[in-house]
Amino acid sequence: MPDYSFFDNVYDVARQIPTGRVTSYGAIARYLGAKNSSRIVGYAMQAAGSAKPPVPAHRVINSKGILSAKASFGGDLMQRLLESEGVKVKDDQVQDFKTVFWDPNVELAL
DNA sequence: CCCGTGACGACAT
DNA sequence: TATGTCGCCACGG
Repeated sequence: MPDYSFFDNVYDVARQIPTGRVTSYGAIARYLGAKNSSRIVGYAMQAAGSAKPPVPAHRVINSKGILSAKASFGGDLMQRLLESEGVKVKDDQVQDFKTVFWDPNVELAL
C-alpha cells in the first residue's frame, strides 16, 4: 500500500459524493477536522487526476457553488459532467446549490 | 531544512 | 453589495 496522507482522506470523502450532488472544499476539510485547510483539499483535488480509483473531482466545488476548477478541467467539461448527472449549471454557478449540496458532516453523520 | 505554490474561506474596506 | 487582502496548511523542489 502507498503512503497515505491528507490527500487520501480527501479522495475517500470525494468518492462518497452521490451522483447528481456536489460538495465544497470547506465541507470536506471540516469533515476531516481541518476546516481551516480548505485550500489543501483543493490542492488534493488537483492531484486527484492521478488518484486511483478516480475521484469525481467535478463534484467538488467551492462554498459559493461556483465551478472554480472548471478551468483545470478544460473548457466546459466540468460543467457538462455535472449537467450530465442532473446538476444544473449557469454561468459557472450551480443552480439550486443548497438543494444539490451534499454535506459529509450531515450525510455521513459521524 | 527553507521557500514557493494553490481547484478556498472569512473578514475588512 | 462588491472587490481586495490575509490566513491557512500539505506537498514538491
